[in-house]
Amino acid sequence: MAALSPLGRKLAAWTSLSPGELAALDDLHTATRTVASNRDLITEGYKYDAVFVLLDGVAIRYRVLHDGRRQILNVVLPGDFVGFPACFFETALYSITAITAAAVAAIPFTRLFGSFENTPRLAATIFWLFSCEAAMYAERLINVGRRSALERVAHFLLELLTRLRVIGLAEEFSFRMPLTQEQIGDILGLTGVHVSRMLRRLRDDALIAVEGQQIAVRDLKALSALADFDRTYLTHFRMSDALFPARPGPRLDLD
Amino acid sequence: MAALSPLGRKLAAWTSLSPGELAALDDLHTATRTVASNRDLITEGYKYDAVFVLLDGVAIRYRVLHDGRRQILNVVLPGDFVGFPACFFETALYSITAITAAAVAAIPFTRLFGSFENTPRLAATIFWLFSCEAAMYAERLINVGRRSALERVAHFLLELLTRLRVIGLAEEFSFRMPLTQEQIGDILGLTGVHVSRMLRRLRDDALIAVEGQQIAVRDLKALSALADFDRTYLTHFRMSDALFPARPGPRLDLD
DNA sequence: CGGTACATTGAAGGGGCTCAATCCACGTGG
DNA sequence: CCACGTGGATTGAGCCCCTTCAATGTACCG
Repeated sequence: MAALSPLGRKLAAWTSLSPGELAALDDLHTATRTVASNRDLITEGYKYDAVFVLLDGVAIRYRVLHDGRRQILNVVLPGDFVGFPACFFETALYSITAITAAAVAAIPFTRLFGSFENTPRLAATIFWLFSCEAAMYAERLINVGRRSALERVAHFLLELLTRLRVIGLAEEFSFRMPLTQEQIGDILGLTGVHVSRMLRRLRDDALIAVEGQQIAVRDLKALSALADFDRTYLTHFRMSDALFPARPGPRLDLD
Repeated sequence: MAALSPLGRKLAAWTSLSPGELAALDDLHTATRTVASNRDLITEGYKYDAVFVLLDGVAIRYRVLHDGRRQILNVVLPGDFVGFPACFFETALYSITAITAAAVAAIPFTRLFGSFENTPRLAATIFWLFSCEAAMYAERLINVGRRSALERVAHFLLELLTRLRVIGLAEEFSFRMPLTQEQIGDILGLTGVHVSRMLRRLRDDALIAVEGQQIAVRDLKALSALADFDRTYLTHFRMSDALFPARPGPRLDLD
């Protein structure tokens, strides 16, 4: 068995797929492609007949308004899908740009849907993966809509730490921040200037430590409390086993 | 052929499914259930083995933070899925509450994934429908993260008008607002008080007219320009025909 | 050495919030 | 019929969080 891909590691952490099933998922890839930093993986307005899985690097999905304001919708990490939901429409709804050198693997739609006939558990898994993407949007919406700037930054740091740890790209309490402060601002609906101030405050309060791009969480408990972080990313993203029709599932109960 | 369900109307507007395929999708429903106003359709923390389709009424998906702040993630209209992404996790991530009397139809996971074996076009369609849900989150995130209060309210009114028209529940320029101003605030990351002020301003500027719950758009062009609305909901949600492997699709091109 | 990109910090202004009073529509029971 | 309560909408006054504008510092790189 080869070493697990980032996607495989993610699935191993949050699902009960067998090693064979994990391998089947990695088999969906056809060609892989490398992309330089600052190049588009998906370009708004174009048409696609595949989704992609990010194997390596970091990308951002974003939209710019007519006057230049930018909202970053999501940070794409290794193991995440590139092109959901953008690729499913007549023309892609958003651009996705690599912010480091990156590598992606293509999964053509034909192959994706074809695989469902043989392996329904795979279909369920892909649905769940897409649910995760949608749930991350929802979490971000809560963050931006109803939290203060300090809470947003704290929450974002914890989200990134958690996601990077799952795919083996972070230590227990520290990670390398792949984004500039202005990009963090565009994620959180803030200005880069204010992100700087909030990071400063988190440092002054000894909740985090910053050394260059390296960020270390110094007081996980206090930071989680500040960000109201407990309920979301840590335990609740596990895939429901009700998605697997193979097992004798509980009956549907209506009223 | 029976009259189309709200879901059927939505699909007819944005996809190229045949009448037979539309009927097959409606066939996925098993039991239907009616729910009184202010009752949960999905309760956070519980486990489910089905998704639901809203047949009638209006519901909201939301999360409350520990101190009572609430963010409404989405407004669920007839034809929308209830339970994506909440139901795909070990325990539901969000609550979904009916804000009017409502009716839902259940689609058990077993039935959903089972249908993929026979009809791959159905699988593609469901993927696309979920993409729409995710895209609406993304649009809302842009709205909340990077637009002023006035722009947010304008955008939301146009979004609602568009969505209601697709399912035949709005006139060309007017509709009945199913939400209170405080609920609108919880969607847009504002206070109800401020929503009132912004509606007042839109009225003073003759962009909209309000009579009780009835809202009429008086100057579509100006309102769309204010909200930067053109590119999103109107044309771009069409399903890509690349999702249909039946047709001889274009080849995947990787450099 | 100069140029670029990013981070940091200060001062001032404004957009949205908080608190509060008032109004209105509606339902309920005396 | 009116008194009363309730939920929602409206409007005002004051404040604070975040933005804007700007200057400075710093690392990196041609």
